[in-house]
Amino acid sequence: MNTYPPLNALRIFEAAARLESFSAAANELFITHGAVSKQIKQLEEWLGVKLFDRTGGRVKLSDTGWRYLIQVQDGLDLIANATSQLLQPDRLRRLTVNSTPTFARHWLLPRLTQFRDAYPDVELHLVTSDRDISRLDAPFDIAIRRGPGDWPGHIAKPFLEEWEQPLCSPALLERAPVASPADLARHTLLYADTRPTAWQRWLTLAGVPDLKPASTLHFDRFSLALEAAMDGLGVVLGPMPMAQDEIARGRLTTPLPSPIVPVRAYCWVAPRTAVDDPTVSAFCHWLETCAAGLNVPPAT
Amino acid sequence: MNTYPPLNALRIFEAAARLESFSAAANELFITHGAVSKQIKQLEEWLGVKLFDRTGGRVKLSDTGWRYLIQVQDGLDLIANATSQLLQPDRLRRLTVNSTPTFARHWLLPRLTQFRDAYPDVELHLVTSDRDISRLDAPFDIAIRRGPGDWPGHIAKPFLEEWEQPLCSPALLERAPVASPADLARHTLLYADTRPTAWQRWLTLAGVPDLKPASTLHFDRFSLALEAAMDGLGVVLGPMPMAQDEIARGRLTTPLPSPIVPVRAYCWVAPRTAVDDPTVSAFCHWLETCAAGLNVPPAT
DNA sequence: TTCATACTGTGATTTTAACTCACAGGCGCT
DNA sequence: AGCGCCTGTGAGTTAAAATCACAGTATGAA
Repeated sequence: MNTYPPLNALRIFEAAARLESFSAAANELFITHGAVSKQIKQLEEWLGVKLFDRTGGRVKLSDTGWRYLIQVQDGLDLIANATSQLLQPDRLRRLTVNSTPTFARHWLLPRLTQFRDAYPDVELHLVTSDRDISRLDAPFDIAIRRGPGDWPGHIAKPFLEEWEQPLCSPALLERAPVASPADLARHTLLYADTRPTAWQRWLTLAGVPDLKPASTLHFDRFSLALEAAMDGLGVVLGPMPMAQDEIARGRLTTPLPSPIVPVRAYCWVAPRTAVDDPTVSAFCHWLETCAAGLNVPPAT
Repeated sequence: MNTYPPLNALRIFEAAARLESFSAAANELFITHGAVSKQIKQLEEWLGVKLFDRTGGRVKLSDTGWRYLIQVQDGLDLIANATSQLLQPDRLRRLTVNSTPTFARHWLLPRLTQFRDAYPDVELHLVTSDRDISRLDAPFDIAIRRGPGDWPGHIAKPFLEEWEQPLCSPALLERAPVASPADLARHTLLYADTRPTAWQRWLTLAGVPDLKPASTLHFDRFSLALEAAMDGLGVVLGPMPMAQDEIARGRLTTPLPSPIVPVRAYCWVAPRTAVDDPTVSAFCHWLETCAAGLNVPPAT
């Protein structure tokens, strides 16, 4: 048997905390701000903690409030999703996900069994494309792109941080060890047209902006550059944690632990009209949950 | 923004559904049975479905009600746990888990980073032992054993199905291929004292009850038998999905896809007095979630 | 500095939801 | 048939939720 807080107050807390505004929450919930204020106060007294820091008639989520929000939000989402599915039992649960090829190949595919297992009734269609979202021919329920981006009419949220690090096959490293950035001069650097400035940025941060590699190879798609690295063709500036699985499999290794170059986070992007779809929000929630279980970037 | 059902009614529904009794729920919640009856009716009308089948003054959870319960129960548990942790912030979150060695080595350890990441404040102590729970010297918060078992004073729940399949190293298979169960006669079979009848059972089901292996090797601990298989010493009857990770790493392979012999499921076992501890229930919930993400046994 | 705007806080009051109580009906068992 | 146990329900009571109107505070622009 569980102990629940006042559930109505909790519902209102979630909205106020998410929006960090009592009046915005009141608007969303179609009640007065006074009601919001009272419910938050009631919850705080019931719990015995301050959920918000208050300054001059403004509220800001406290540390305690933030931690509590993160947890109860998941619980409330489960309840909302279960309820939505019950209210719309006949809705065809087909999902079209449009992802960049690299992300699809190296992060999404190896994890899709998890989603399928959790939602066996969802018919998933995975489409890959590097095109800008506004120029996609076919409709999609969710797109996965690196952000930030200009996506009018859409809701977007980052869910996976990405950073770049040199990657190569262990066999290549054995033939020509890399102990410092300057050693890359002996190697072939693998470039992708989709990330034209990646190497220059990394070399600059590594302190060797004028480094001349032994040779370069260029690919139109980044996923090809990554495959080339695994085949021992050279050193690629790899996206982490995307390539983490290949490292675990021993197909890639990281010769230089630093510098770690943060790049754009992956975002899910959904049309505004679709965000209330329980299947869409289930997939987005799954993306976030999956990504949250990954290792954080090593400290720089 | 989410749509929530009447949350108070939902709270009462969970209790009534779990207990499949309105009066028992009323007793648990310290309200009258009439209040329970009205709240359930309100919720059913709000949702537009029958959550219970009613016969002669008795209730039985309907299919719809059961499916709804499963989902909202998780949501409510998350809320209750988040609230409990907030109400007991100073509780030392130390957890002692007593696991069988094989399970700890091959399933739990590779996954513990997930638990640590999700609950960085929990100080986990992992103890391994094959002893019966009643004969353990040291106390534990959670024990992991194969069930079913006789564990008075404890709450137990299966969370991971186990099945057995022959496993050996790829190199061994190359030297002496195994195309049918009878080919095992050319191999060393690896036995563990802790599973004395495993091989006989499998061979019987495979249709070769009288098969005589080239030789046998016996180990007092099963984990040693598994290591021996990885070292190419022979064929072990391996626990799946426990050995899945080693297969993925290429250290083991499955020469014969069938028969699949289901054996006892792994259960978490907790003292009755500990089941309300949020850390204990968090760990049990994590075990179940982790196990649910694994592949199901192949069809026989 | 003043003023306007936007925000949260709160007491008194109103509205709504939750609950009680007492009676009713149904089923299973003796 | 009688009894015990269960759920159902209308009328009434109690508690919670919400409104309303006023109050206080911070910020930005003139």
